Amino acid sequence: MHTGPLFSNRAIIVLSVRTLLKLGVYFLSGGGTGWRRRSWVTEKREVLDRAMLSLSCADPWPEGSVGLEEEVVTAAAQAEERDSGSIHSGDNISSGCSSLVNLDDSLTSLQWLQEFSILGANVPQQVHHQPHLFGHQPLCSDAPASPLAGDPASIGMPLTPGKPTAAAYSRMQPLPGIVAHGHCPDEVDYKTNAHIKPPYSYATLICMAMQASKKSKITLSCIYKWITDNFCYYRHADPTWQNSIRHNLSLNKCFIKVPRQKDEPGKGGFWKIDPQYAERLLSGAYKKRRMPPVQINPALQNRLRVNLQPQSRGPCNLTGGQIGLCINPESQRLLQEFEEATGADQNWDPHLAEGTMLGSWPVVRGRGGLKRKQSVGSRNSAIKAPRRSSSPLLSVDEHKEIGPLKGDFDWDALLDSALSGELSLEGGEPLSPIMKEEDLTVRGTHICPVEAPAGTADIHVLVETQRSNDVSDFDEETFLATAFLESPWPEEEEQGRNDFLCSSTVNLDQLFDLGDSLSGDPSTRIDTLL
DNA sequence: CCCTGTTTAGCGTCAC
DNA sequence: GTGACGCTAAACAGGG
Repeated sequence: MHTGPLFSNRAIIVLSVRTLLKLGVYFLSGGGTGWRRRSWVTEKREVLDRAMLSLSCADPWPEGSVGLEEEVVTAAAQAEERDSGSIHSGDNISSGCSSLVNLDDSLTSLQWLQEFSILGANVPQQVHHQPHLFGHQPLCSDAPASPLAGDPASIGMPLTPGKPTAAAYSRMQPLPGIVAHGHCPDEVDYKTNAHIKPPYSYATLICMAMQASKKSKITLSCIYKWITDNFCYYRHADPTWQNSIRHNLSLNKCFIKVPRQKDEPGKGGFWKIDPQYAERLLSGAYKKRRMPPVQINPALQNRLRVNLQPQSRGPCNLTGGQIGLCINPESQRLLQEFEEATGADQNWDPHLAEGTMLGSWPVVRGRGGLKRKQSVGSRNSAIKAPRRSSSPLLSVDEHKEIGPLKGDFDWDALLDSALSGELSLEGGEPLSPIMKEEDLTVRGTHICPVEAPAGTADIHVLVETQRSNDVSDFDEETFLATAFLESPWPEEEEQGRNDFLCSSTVNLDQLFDLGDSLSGDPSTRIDTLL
């Protein structure tokens, strides 16, 4: 038995999430039905919510702010993924699922040319039918042909106007039940997610920017602008990605430099897609390899590290980096006993998870450069002030040029223009995405707070499926997290549980007892929940 | 000085 | 194992 603090606070919360999910499975395996499990898991949501609230800390990140909640879910998702084999499919889990995300290899290819869409500010504008190029049909037969996985109409969720979504369909089969609801199988909201690096190659990003431009040619700064506007990751990332963009433009035969005319003001030349390679691009010949599970923005990571410095050291024995959430020894004991009994943390190391959350960027990234030049690592790129999209990247004329850029594509025009060497796009709202809501996509989980019915504090979780055959296990487990966070908390029971985690001490006895208490009359509970 | 553009180098991943 | 591809990093030069 351990004595004293077993895990960091965040690890406790992650472990708790994980444990709760496991408990949900055990309830189910004990004869419960899908909805029963869901109802129980759903009700655990508030426990987590309150735990997260107790961990609240100042969030200095103005755009796409990073909260501990995200961190928790990030690590939880990773932990769940590592241990995904313990959950088996069999439930009809679709009823409560708003959307599932399939982030498979298709997303990493140039298939974005067929599938990519960024929701503009005007949501109804997205609803109209968009023809698919090359006769490809969306996997969701009853979903709009437009690749609008983020379309609120298709996923059944409210979407704040202006909330962009980069979505791609997957080649993999969608989960049963999801399609039946007309939900697209996947959604990755890279536009508001500063945590996960988009799985698009730089060449793809450049192409996207070019396609999104009205012009047949585009400046480098416009490419930067489009990328930062449409991929939140790059807004906060070390600006070295721009070097890669330039490198790609110069090296990739697909891109042709168009020198600026002498009478044209501005700096630098223009770039366009070589028609000779346009078809190859469109056919998806260029792929980006699979991304690491989670690429945490180092800049965000650094800020998180700062934010999570101990703020107070009360009666709890907090170690460095921990914040004011205390787990009483009894709860720790119970937690560990539970984990030991269930074997739930066979492959899960809270410290590892914590490291993943905060300190593993170089490890996760695993690029050669870091190994090659350790001294370069001391550059501490995370410390560099990230370039903001609002920075004066663009000259006046370039601002005018970037104005008509948008993220919604006319695919017919795209095909015609790309193959003919002309890029065009019909007009639309300007590129100036405003992040109005916190959003997060972690491998397997996309979280975007949405407006919830009165009396609820709802967090909308979209679940991304894994790409291969293990999808069912992962989906099951991830959906569990989805349901856990998704359903509203019954108001009539709100009162009685206010004391669970509103203080800085988490009593896991109560937490577990809650699960037992919920094994009662489920029929009444499901009515309340649904 | 900063941005742009080119080039080189090394490494990782993946398909074959 | 090998090659293709992609990414990162860096050096360097030229222009505004």
